[in-house]
Amino acid sequence: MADPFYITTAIAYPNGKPHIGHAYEAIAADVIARHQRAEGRDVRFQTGTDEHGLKMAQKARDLGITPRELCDEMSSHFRAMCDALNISYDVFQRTTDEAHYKASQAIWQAMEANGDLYLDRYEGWYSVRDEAFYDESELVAGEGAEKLSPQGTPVEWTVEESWFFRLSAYQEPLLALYNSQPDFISPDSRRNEVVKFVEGGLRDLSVSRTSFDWGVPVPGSPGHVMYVWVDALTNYLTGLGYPEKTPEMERWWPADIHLIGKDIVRFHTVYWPAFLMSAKLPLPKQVFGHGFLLHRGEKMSKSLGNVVDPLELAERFGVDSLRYFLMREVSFGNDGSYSAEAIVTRCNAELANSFGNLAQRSLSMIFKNMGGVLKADLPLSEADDALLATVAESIAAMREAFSTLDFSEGLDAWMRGVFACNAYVDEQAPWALRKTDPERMEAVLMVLLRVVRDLAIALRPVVPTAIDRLLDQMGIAADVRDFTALENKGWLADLAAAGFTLEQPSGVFPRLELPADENA
RNA sequence: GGCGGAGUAGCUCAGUCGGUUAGAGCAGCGGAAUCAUAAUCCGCGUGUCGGGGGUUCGAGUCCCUCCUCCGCUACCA
Repeated sequence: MADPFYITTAIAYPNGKPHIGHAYEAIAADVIARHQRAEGRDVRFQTGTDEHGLKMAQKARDLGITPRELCDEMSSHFRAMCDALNISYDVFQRTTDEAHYKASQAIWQAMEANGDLYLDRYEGWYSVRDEAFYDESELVAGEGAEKLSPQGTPVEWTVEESWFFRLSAYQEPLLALYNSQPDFISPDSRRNEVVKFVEGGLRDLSVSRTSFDWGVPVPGSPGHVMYVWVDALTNYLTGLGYPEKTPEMERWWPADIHLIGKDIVRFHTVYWPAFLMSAKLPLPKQVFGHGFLLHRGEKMSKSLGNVVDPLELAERFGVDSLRYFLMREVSFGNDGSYSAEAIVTRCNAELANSFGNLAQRSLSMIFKNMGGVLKADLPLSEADDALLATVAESIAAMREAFSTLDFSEGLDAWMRGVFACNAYVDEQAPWALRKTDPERMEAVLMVLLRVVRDLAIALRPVVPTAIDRLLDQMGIAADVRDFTALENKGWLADLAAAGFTLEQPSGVFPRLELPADENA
């Protein structure tokens, strides 16, 4: 049976509609999932929403509806976004599901059984807005004598009974983990930050709240709900059926990768492994903190008015274009910048002009000059062998880069293959051979058919819809579009023998227009 | 304040253990071709490799220092 591969995104806090950052993470995770499937792995892909906490409860109260009603509505926007962006998730996990309460309470009890939870009092300046306590020294002065959090939100002195997690006991085990598993935190820049943070010493963590009740109840402790991160992180287990010993738990836990934003690296690389160690569960293999997307180099914010609805972008430029752009333009792990011009420029140059046009001109010539009939046994020249080798190398380099999450580099390698094909077309000039050496022309066109098919299969995890439309036209069956199909050199002979003929091709990567109103 | 990262062609960036004339894509200019989505192909870069100093036969690549930007973290009061 195929090797299992479990990937998760962070679960989104749905107190607003999805923005481009959510879309970016979902798309990146989806590309990883599709790539691993193409490589033959048995993939489990989970995403979802994190619906507890005071902010959701307050918002619901303001709207005069129940928290549950608000969550149902808001969560649905995130699911709709995933569906619209062609995100191939297997599980959409909500933290308000009953099964999630059971899982969270189970991990709580496991930590308690391990002696890592104790009841104490928490006193300090609490910001409702930030859902965080601050030290006196962190506060800043507001109007008059008012005290404000470092974020400028109001704080009040709060005394709360709280459960604590003995995080301080996990400093050494965590450092040992980072040391023995260097890839646990990626990229390296994030790893260094976390290592330094943990080396600086860890304080026990307050893991329950009594000031509100919209959360998972702490077992056996009326009035307490779990700190949102205990609850949220556990979602990765819930979707597998924890605490039951389900076949899914057996097969997919521990996760291969938690894909998250760089802002929540600490929760995933300090708290989460500590919770898991305490609960005697295996640790995920990797946490990857991706960067943020900037709009024209500026941070997205409501006050700047540059918050972009990802579905609007997808609608304007196409889902595949958006997916390609994000994976190609941004060096994965770093922050990236996007704009309408950048999307149009990149997609037109590479998808439409270079690859789309290569496919179109190749298929079109086969249709017009060979009646769409395929031939497998034509002799190959040195130039043909060289091209086939170059394309094979470019695809191998792409797969290698994708396996280490270097998507922009991988797509760069893929483009080198595409460039070589266009240069080959011009050198061979099949339109000239048509008059001088028709048989050689046919050989050239069949070489082109081969390389277009291989390049298409390689790109499929990134732009699945367009590639499938292309492969449909080429007669490539739906079940031979993964990377093992690249090893099958007999596919053209089989297809020709089956009597498949090409119809008049139609392009699958149209050129994009830059909208006149420029604010996207 | 501490730790870490970054500063390379107009733009976005590659540059492995220091080694021949510092690279790619995009944009720009010139040419070829006309199968194709006005797409393609070929040719064209005297860049203070942030500033300064140092080590070395030789530094974008190592060391020191300064400037700018960013991330994590701490703190004064």
